[in-house]
Amino acid sequence: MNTGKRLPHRPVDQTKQDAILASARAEFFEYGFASASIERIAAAANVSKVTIYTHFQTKENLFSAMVGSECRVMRGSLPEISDDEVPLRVELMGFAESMMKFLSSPDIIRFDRRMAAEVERHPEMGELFLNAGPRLMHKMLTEMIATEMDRGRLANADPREAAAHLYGMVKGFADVEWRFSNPESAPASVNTATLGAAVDRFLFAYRP
Amino acid sequence: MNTGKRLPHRPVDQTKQDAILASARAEFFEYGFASASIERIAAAANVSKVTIYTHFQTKENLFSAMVGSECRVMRGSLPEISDDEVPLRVELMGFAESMMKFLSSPDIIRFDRRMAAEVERHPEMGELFLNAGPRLMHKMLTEMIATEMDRGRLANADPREAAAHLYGMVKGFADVEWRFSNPESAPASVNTATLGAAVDRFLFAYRP
DNA sequence: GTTTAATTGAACGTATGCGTTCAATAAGTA
DNA sequence: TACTTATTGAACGCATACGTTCAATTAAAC
Repeated sequence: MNTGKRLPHRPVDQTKQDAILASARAEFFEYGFASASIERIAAAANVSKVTIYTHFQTKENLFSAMVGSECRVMRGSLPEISDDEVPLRVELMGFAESMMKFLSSPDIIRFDRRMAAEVERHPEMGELFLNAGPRLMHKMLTEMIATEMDRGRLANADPREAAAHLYGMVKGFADVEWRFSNPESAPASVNTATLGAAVDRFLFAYRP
Repeated sequence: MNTGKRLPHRPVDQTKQDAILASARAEFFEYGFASASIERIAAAANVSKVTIYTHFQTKENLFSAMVGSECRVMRGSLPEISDDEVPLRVELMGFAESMMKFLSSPDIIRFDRRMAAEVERHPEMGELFLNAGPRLMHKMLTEMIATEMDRGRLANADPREAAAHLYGMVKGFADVEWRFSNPESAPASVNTATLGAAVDRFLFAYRP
């Protein structure tokens, strides 16, 4: 498509678009939706306020464009699950470690904090986030566990439930601490021994 | 104390104080700290703005007074752990059920959402909340599990870790769904069968 | 060079809301 | 009754910021 005639025009400056979204991200994360200032965003992006409005029309639009873009990034950086032929414990430890690393990254913690607050006023954003993050992770983990159950390396059970159990045991109270602890102090790093304990207990509980 | 001379004066109207805190709660939960309006709070509490300022001086003070009061309420309504002489499964199911009921209550969900967002600007509030809620629950659960380990009804292990495992397995992904789902739709009720599965799996993993 | 659309800077009207001041009134104690 | 403090209503100065309008400028396509 798009082979039709193209009238002469000045094309959109894509770098400006990106700068706007980046500034919007910083501003919304820093102040939340209601107190974020379009004028500050424009200034930070070295862009005129009018430019923002011609592209996004409203503050809401800008916000959801930013969230959409962030969700896309998040989808791309979810922890991978290696389906190599490795010992099950190694496989699970790999997942547990990258999951905790992912969940404890300052970016994700901030995003989580903000989205939780904005959901009250923008419920559809919550759905976006759920689908791009937690639900996707749950699905991936479920598939991996179902495979292992089929392979006979885990006891037969509801794989979705088992995924939730593994996820919960690995997280423990860590996510709560991350969310409510002083953002200045780096999130408490995850102890490998603790992860190992959770994974081992899971393997024991679900051994064939 | 306080037996000293009391000069003649008009006493503070305590009902007004309570009304202010209640309105502040509603306003801060609805709009978040930055966008909450002292003038709306005053109007909702049928109180003059000046009265609020004479008592709390600043918006920050009012906010932390409100959070403190909420935390006190939360402490009082944490799920109890019955240390009756009941079968272990019954004991754990009782705790799991009341915990999930507590965590899925709209008030707690809203409080959680708001606090997470405000922590960025008010880190000390996060500590308050952690101590009044999650950490207290972790401690109670740890004590209960330590007792059961001593009694020989659970395998010997790190009770704090075991508490985190139970907590995590019971929660699964439920808390994430609660936090990011549409606040209008009631939080998905917890399935007893799901709770039972988590408790049974825990009992199996930690059987003596 | 002409055309078309992107981008800009500045200003506007409107609204919200903080924190303060002041004079007036209400409600208790002595 | 006299005294002291709580509470009120109204107004003020100041700041922020949304979303809009307009004339002017820029950068590509033709």
